Amino acid sequence: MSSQERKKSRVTLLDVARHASVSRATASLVLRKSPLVGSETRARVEQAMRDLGYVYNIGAARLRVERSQIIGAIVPNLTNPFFAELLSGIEEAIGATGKVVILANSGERVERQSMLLQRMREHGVDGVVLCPAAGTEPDLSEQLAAWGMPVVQVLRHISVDMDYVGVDYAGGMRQAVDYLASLGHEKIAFAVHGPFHSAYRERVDGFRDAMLAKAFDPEILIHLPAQLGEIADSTHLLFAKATQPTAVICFNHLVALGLAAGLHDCGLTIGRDLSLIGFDDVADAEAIRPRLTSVSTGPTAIGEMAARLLVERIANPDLPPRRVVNDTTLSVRQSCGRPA
Amino acid sequence: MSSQERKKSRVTLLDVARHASVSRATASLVLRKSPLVGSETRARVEQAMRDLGYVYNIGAARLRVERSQIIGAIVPNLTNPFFAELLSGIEEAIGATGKVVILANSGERVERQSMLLQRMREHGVDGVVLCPAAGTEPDLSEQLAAWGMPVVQVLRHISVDMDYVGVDYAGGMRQAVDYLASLGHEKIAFAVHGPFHSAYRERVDGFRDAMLAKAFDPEILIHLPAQLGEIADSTHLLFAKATQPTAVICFNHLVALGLAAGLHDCGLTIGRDLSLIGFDDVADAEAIRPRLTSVSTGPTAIGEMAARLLVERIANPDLPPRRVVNDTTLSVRQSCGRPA
DNA sequence: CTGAAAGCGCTTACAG
DNA sequence: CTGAAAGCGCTTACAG
Repeated sequence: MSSQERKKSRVTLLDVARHASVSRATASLVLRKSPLVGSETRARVEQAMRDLGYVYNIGAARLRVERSQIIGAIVPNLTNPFFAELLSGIEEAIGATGKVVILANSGERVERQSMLLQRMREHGVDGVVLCPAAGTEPDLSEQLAAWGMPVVQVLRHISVDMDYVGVDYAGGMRQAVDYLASLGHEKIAFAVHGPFHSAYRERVDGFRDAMLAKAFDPEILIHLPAQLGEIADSTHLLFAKATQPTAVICFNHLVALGLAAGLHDCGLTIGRDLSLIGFDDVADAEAIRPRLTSVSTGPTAIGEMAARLLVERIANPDLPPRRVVNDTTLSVRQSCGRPA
Repeated sequence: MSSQERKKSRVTLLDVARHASVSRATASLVLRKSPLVGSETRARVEQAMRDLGYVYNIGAARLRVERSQIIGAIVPNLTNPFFAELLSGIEEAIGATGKVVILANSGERVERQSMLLQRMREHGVDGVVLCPAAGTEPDLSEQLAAWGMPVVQVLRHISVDMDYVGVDYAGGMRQAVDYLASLGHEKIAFAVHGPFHSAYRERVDGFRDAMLAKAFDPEILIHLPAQLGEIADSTHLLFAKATQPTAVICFNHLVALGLAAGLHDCGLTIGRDLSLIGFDDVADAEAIRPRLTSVSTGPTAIGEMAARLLVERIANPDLPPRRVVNDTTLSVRQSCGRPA
């Protein structure tokens, strides 16, 4: 059947109403499960819908109602498994409310992110879950408010005027440092990478605070390449500082993966020659050997929570801004030992 | 500003037209970059749009035009990094055409998949890229055709009546088997897992054919758990058959990860005690040690290609069904040696 | 509980 | 090049 014929043959609510010998208004009420309609009438209308193969046209409804039942999700990097889990939580929770999510990848580029927000606005999304690209200016928040666009920031934040769902990165750093300290480590490095944003800052500050609280040197920061493929080959950077660390905390899952590989390449045994703690604890952390002791941040739950907050925000735009900061948990496995 | 005020204040094309002292039709033409409008008029209209803060309402346009500029993407498992890369290719290519993608996760459940397709239909998607859940009946294709819904199947196929973009799994198996044979292996196992679908069948058949072509025993199939976390602990299954394999081909990236970990746990050295070949070659394959020799399938490129085909299909619904089957490439790294 | 009517914001012939 | 008019498929008061 050609698209021409398809267009012609679309069955509308009016067709359904006629077939069931009711008015269009009544058919509309049945559609939206209003209690105003008698059960016998309702049954007749529902039968008519089936007979005619009626398809609800959300787009048309929305023109009237100003609700698209679409929400947007913008992440900085789709292929990072951490964001994939986040997204899966968002999709799950939004899907459960009958809504649908438009996905976009900002690629950590601010201009692309603006373009995507604009496009989503033209599509009339009811709101967006945004993990802001590094370098996003705080005044994006004002623009979004001027648009009347409900937004929840996730994992990274640029403004206190918008809802935020994130992680207690400082608490996670404390867990990692305290655990290593309990094993006798004092020279602990923090291996970071990637662009600068709030979560980066909070991890670094959290690391320093936790180290200072123990009266350890808080400045053993190692900067690694952003690309996973290049991290392993940069492992020597761990030992390029004046102080030789006996333990390393990893900025995230990618750093942990890369360093685990790189240490293997150097002939060093993790947990014996050097202790390693991961951060984020993505599902495939289970498959690294030795099993990686790691600070879990629960990306799926974060995504679900962000979606839930967005739905509330849409329903009630005048709520004051909220902050939900999840605790981390330390999963002790096998990658840490006493200092060599 | 309350949502009430927002609704009131929406500026429409008619407002723009008045502000620029032209008719609504002219403003519409400017919007869609028609050459019918003089450049001076165009400039005036564009200025009016800026002055008033006009936002194009795609939803309203679509009611007239029967094109939503939305396409759907349904994958069976969002958190599998293989599908994340696929999705990233789809999003990239669709985004480049100015369209937007609605994402959904079938969780490998056929009823959920039906529900998602129905929901997408109600949202008026112009078409969908579908990686069918295991167990999808071939007659889904007829239903979709009756709906007039353009679809391209990706990675897995259920019907020859719909476009398909996939991988030459049989060719990939041949590359793996031939390479192992060249090293002297004859007892080669194929470690599989997960639900049954076309890609599963093609891999298994491809393995058997490749083994038979070498006159090797084609029946060393090892069935592993679906969950990554359980694979490592099932590594002993590799040695539970009458014939002890000297090399193992992995069904996919998850199996490779799991077995690499499990072999480590058994104290076996990959490449010396047992050779291992991965399949799919997702980005973080780089971080496994020893570096994994792997058959690459290029999920991002597959996603881009599928998106491109869908766009063509939407533009030209009467095209005959097409099949695009990408070649694999063998990336030789360090996980294979001569038989012990 | 039901019907008739207006309107959401756009596009598309049709005249000029 | 421009204007007036109809219509896409729905929802929502407003009367009955």
